[in-house]
Amino acid sequence: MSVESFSLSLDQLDDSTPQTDDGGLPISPVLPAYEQVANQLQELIIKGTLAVGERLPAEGEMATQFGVSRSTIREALRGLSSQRLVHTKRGVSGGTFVAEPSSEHVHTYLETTIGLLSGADVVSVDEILEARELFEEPAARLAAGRRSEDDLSRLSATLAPGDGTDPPHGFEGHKEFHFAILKASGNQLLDVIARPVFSVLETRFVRDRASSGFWAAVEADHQDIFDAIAAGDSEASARFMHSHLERLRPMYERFDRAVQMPND
Amino acid sequence: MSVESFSLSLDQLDDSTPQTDDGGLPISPVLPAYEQVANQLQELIIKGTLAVGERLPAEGEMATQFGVSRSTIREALRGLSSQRLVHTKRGVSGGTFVAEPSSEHVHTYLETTIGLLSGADVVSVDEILEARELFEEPAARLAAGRRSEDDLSRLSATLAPGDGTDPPHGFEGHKEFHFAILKASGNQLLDVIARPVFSVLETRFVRDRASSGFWAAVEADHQDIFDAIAAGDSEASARFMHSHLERLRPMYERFDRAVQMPND
DNA sequence: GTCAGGCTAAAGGTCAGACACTTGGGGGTC
DNA sequence: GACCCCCAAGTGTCTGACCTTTAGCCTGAC
Repeated sequence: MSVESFSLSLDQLDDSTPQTDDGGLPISPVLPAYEQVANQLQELIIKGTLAVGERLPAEGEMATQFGVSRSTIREALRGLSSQRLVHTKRGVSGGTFVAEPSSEHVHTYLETTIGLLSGADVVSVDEILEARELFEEPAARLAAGRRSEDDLSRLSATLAPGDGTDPPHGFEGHKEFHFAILKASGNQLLDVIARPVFSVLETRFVRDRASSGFWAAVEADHQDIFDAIAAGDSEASARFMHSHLERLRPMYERFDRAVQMPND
Repeated sequence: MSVESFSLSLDQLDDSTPQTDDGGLPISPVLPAYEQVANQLQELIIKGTLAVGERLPAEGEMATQFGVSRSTIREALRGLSSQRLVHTKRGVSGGTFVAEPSSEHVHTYLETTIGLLSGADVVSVDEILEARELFEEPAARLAAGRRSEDDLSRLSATLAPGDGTDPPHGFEGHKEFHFAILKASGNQLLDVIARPVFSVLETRFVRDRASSGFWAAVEADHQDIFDAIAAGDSEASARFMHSHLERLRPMYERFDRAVQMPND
């Protein structure tokens, strides 16, 4: 339990990543102190030496133990906390605690990262679309076999409310419907990974909201998928999802090169 | 280009999450300054206002512009740099630069995060295994249709070298073989996402290396998959990959609860 | 003319110390 | 027993100084 028992220090030149730049140059043989501290703490957390929820020593204490100043410790902690490995609390009961892993953070991280990757043309919209199909079709298939009553009611809540055209609901509902299917797949990892992929498409690559006829077709697709899932028909679910995604494809596609114009 | 034109300041109480349901948990109505600074910079980077490779003002300048101390700026930058949004360089030509997105960092982040999620029982080994199958089967299918000559030679390099049993190569080659297929799928996003899933299984959940007969069967599987990919037979590739993964499954499974009871 | 070596300045890295703010608990008052 | 005030522990922030790294420039020797 007590953290005093760890060997916290950084006398030696810890070069854990002798990164070779594309040319092959060994880079930065000496790491800044805050990075060494962060690396050591990260290792303790990942290896489980520091248990989830456990409180680290106060910043001042750690500074003494590591033999660095408090500012250095704080910079290290900022890095860890932005990776959601720790979180801090102020006040007398405050301190730095090992954070409990949560899929929420993965969403936001993946969303921004995939967004950046696509913005930098490291991945294309086509690849994102393809990945999405790769994820959501199996999700629909799994959902048909596993959906609980809760899943079903959550799904039906995202369907068209019955009246005519409804652009606002059509869009929000669209998003919620797909999220609900991912959740109903029963595989949290799939959910965690597929959601950001979908989000990136929605927030960065939606071309146009199309006609009301388009949304009506989308609603019909959703209904078909829902019915198949409710009926427990895995193959039909996957098939309907496939054709649904094919219908959506033109809504996102060809957006790669359209970013040139500065008319935001 | 010039960064002086941005509005960098934080006079008001930026409460991005003013959640105060009288019954619920009121959440930190005021964010620390370093977090507000980090949020503002992050937004500038994500929105592309700060272009990739661009240099931010020196820490001292930003301190002036934001109206905070240099320490606060530095803490904000440490957070951004641990998210690989920026990187810093020392010396006269140094400074803080907007980092170019790279899939390498996503690997390491996802690997540690998925590892933590599984360690905390947020996701089970079964879910990871299932996700892996969901990713690698389509990867094999895609690879059959898209593989380049380079892909093929990379793949064949990971196959059994021809001699008898070879546990060391069998293991390393196994890993490389699967990575090579992901790459050959031609979908970088799939590659980026599936690799860490595989890595987590290998590094955290490998039960035993089994018999040499097991590895011989693995090598035979690999050969089958390779042949199907080389022949461009998508369905056969996926099918062989499927049965291969089924064979591997017991190598990882049932590791969840094996840590629990030391009873005898 | 070329090259080695040292000087310089810009910018990040580190430190020490101080004070402010937050927050839970303890103790006193009514 | 309820309320209020004060205290202590810990994070948050600031100041100002100095160290270290690094590229460019300058100088001088060969």
